[in-house]
Amino acid sequence: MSLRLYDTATRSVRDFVPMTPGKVGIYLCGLTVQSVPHIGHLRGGINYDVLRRWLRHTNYEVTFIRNVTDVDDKILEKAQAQGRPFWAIAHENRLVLEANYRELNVLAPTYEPLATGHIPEMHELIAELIRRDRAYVAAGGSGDVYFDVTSYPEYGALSGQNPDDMRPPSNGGEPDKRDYRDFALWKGEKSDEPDDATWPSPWGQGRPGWHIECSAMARRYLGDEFDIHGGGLDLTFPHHENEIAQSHSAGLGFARYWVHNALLNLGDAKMSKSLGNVVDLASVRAQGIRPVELRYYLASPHYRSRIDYSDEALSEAAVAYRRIEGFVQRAAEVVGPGRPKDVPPAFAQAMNDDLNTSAALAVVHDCIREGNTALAAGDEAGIRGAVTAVRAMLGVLGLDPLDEAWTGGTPQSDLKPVVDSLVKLALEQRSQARTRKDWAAADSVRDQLKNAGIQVEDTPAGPRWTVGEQH
RNA sequence: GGUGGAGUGGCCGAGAGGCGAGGCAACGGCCUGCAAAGCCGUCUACACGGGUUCAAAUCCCGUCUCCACCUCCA
Repeated sequence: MSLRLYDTATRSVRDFVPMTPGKVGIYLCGLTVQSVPHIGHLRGGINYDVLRRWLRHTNYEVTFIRNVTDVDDKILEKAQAQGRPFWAIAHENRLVLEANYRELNVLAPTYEPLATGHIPEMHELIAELIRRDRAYVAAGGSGDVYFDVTSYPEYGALSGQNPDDMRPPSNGGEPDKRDYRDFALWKGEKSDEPDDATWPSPWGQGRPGWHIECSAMARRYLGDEFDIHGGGLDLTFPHHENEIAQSHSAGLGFARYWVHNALLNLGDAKMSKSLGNVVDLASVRAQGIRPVELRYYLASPHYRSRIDYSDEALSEAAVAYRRIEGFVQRAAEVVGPGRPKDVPPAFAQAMNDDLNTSAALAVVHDCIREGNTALAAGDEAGIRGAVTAVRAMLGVLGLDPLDEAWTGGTPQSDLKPVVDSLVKLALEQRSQARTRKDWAAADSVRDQLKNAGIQVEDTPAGPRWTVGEQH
């Protein structure tokens, strides 16, 4: 069985068939970098990272394009409010976004285009739409260029809406539009917006409308037609609907599959910058949750299921992850890290079924139970088999505890040999005390180590220690 | 008003006509000097009301509650 994906455009799970055998092109709507990302944004990034890793595991060559929209109304508003250049604000937020992704072991995209770097590509597309009479320059002299929605009979197909049922804007809409459903491809320069946020164009000085940058950049890097377009559920309409309208109207095949991830709610509403109900990576860390644990929390539910965020659920996920991590570490201490390669068929089946990560994790847990049994029995072949399979599965999910994304470069790793020899000294005392059944002395050693943040546990292979994790 | 989706055991969370996903918590047992970790077992749930069926959490009808989108949103 090969991959099946839910396609929003057809509202059904479809067999995934790439345009070119063995290759996949994915365009993911990244963020508008108007502020620091919250964990809802990061969830989306992780969902598509899992898709990408699974495709890679199943031997696809993946071209993964994730854009950044670095000019829009909100960014310009902030620039005005803070008296700073819009590009400084956009860049600052983009750096935080990328640092967050790196901390969460989200693979870097094949390329990450910026909207402001693709103005000529947008102009080309807009000109084509005007030439085909699918777009018009506003009559009022504003310099705005709009897409003519009435020229595209399929409008609403992606989101399943009838344009006639759409609610007209309460403020009457833009006066320059022929129809309130028309959307801007290019926005003429406005006196109350920063001068450095405009570019020359055949229709006058101005800046891009939202939507056009994705059509232009997807075409630039993936071609006129490509495999998968992804993004958050809330982008379905109008953003993706408009992308389809403008790309198809320009004669492009555009995306063949539309994948949308569900949102993350906090309280009774989706986490959102405009509502202010936001949890970000920094505040998660402040709760004592490590990035890998957050990734587990965000990756375990199905990508099309809404997550109702709670601190309790998050810390519970962290505990579950520590069980996984504990097994991998204990097993690796006995038989070495193994060479992860193949995943169990049940795992592959779950992943192929529209990326059912919950069912896939059940396979991981089953495998860990077997591995723990092997560990207790000292069955090295069994341990090796289990740890290899578990690491292969976790690798697909970006959650392998031994991945250097989680282990590499921490100061702790330099100190570890030093601490190790000190702890060994103490454990030697304890084991002598145990030999002469002086339990008080033995427990005193263990308690003192515990106070220093070191957990000691006895295993069939002798005592092992770990630096006490949170909680 | 239109459109899409959701309600699962103490909690999280898959499944989608029959064969008890999985995790966390709790309880009992095994192991252990004690612990920790682990293993085994117990807790048999599907918003509500009807219906179809030999069989419904799953299909149909109705009701309630919630979320998202139709305005910037991952």
